Amino acid sequence: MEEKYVKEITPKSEDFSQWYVDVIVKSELADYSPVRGCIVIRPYGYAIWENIQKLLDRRFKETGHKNAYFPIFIPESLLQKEAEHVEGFAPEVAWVTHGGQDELAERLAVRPTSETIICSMYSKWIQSWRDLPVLINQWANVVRWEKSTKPFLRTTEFLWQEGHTAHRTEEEAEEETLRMLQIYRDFAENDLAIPVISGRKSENEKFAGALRTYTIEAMMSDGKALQAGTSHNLGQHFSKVFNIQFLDQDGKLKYVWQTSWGVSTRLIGALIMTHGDDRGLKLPPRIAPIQVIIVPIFGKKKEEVLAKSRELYQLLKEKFRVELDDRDEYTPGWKFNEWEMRGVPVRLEIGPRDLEQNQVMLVRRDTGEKILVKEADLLNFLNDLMEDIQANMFRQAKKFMDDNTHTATNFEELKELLINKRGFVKAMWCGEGECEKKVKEETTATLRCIPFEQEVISDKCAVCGKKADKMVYFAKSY
RNA sequence: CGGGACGUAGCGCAGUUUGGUAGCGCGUUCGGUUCGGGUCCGAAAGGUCGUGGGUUCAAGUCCCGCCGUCCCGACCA
Repeated sequence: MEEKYVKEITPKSEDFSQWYVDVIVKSELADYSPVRGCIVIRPYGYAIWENIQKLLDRRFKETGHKNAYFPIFIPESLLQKEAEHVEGFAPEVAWVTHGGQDELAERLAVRPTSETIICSMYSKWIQSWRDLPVLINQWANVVRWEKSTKPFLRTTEFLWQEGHTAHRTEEEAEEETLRMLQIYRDFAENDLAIPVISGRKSENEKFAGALRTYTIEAMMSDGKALQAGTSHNLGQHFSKVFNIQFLDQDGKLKYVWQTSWGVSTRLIGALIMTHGDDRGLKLPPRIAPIQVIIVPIFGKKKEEVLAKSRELYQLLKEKFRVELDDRDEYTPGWKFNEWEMRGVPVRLEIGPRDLEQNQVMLVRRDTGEKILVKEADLLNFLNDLMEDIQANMFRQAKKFMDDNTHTATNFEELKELLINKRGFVKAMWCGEGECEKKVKEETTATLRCIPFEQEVISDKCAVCGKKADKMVYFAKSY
C-alpha cells in the first residue's frame, strides 16, 4: 500500500466514487452549489477548462471554423420540429414559462443543445452553393435536467463547445464529421494524455436526430468507459425540417448536409479519473494550470533563498506556467503534499544547500523521481522533462487501458468478463439491436463503439452466434 | 424516478439506543517557534444540530413532510 499522504482523500481502492469527489473538492477544482446538480467551477478547475478551450479552439480555427453565439432560449415550436430529436431530449429539457409575472404565450426551452435554433438561422443564411460550407462553432453552457448527477461528468448545467456545419454533399459532411472526431482524438491523446478508442456508435446509442454518431471512448482507472467526445453526421434530417436549401451549380434546389460535434467540461472529469492517484490529481503538463511550482526551503538563509526563488520564477515564467509558493505559514513538507494533491507536474525545491551548489531539486509528480539540476541547465532540462512527463502519463494510461481490455468469443465469456472484470471487452457483433439489449440487461454494460480499428476475433456474434463481421467494445460506462 | 445510507463549527466525526447545560480532532485568528515530506508551544474566535411541522414541562435525540449529498438501478455529454 502506498503511504497515505493526504488524509482528506479517501483511497481509490477503498471507494472510487468518494475518491473522485474528494479530489475535486480538496484540490479546489469545483464545489457543490446551492442548486441541485449544479457545481461551481472554481478558478483552478476553470483554468483547466480555459486551457482545453485554448488548445481546441486553435484546432477548430486551423480547420476553417469560426466562433459565434446563439441564444440560450429556444422557442418550443422550434425544438419540436425534428421528431426524433425532441423525443430524445424531451425528458431533460428545462422550461421557462414566465417573464416576470406574465405567463409566456410560448414556452422557451433552455437549450439542451443548439441544433434547432442554429438550423433556424442557417435556413435564412444559406441560399446558394457559394454560401457553403458553413463552419461555425459556439462555446456555451447548456442545461439537461438529469436524474442523477456527478461533478463534471454529468451536471444539470455544463460548459461545452458545439460545432455546427452545413455542407453541399453527403461526402463532404461525412468527411467533416470524421475530421472533427480525429481532432478530438488528437487532442485527448496528445494534450490530455488520455488514450481513446474511436469509432462509431450503434443505432441504439447514437445522437437523437443523427444519421451516424462517432465517438471517442476513454477508460477511467476504475475500468469504466467514458464517452469523451462525439461527432455526428446529421444527414439531411434537420435541413429538411428547417428548410435549409441552396441552389446548386446545376440549377437544382437541394437540402444541405449537416454535422454537429462537441466536447464538454466532462473532459475535466476524464482527466481526474484517468490520471489521478491516492495523493490526488495528476495533470499532464500541456493542460496543467501550473506546470512548475517553486517551493523555497528557507532554513537559516531565508533572504537569500527567497531572492533566488524570485529570480528563478522570473526566469521560468517566460516559458512555463509557474508559481512561487513563498507562504510563510506552511512548512515545505506541507506544501509538497498540497501541490501534489493539486496535480502540478513538476515541483522545484530550492534551499540553502542548493544555493551553494548552484542547483535546484526537481520532483516529478508522475513518478516521484527527484532530480538535481544545475541552474544553468534548468530551462533546457525542464523543457525535456515536460515532454517526458506528458509522454509517460500517456504511456501509463495506455498500458492500463490495454491491460484491462479483454476478448470474448461467446456469451458466457462476455457475461463473465463484463460482470467480474473491470475494463473493456472486445467481441464480435452481428449488428442486431436485440443482441445489444440482451448484453445490457444481463450485465448493465453497453456497446460503447464499433471501432475504426477492427480485428477479426471470429465470424460469429458473441451474443446470438449468428454471422458477424464487426468487432465492438462493450463496457460499463459513466 | 425507484431502493439504500447520510446530513451536528470551514472539514472529518462523537453525542441519538435510554429526551435534561452542544463536544472532540483538524483547520481558522493572534503571539512565539520551526523550515529538504503535512513543525512545536500558548491563547482565542467559531453552532438557527439540513429544513418545516408535530409530540413533550423539556427535542441534536422521538414522529411526519420536504430539501440536499453519496451509493445501487432505470434514463443521459
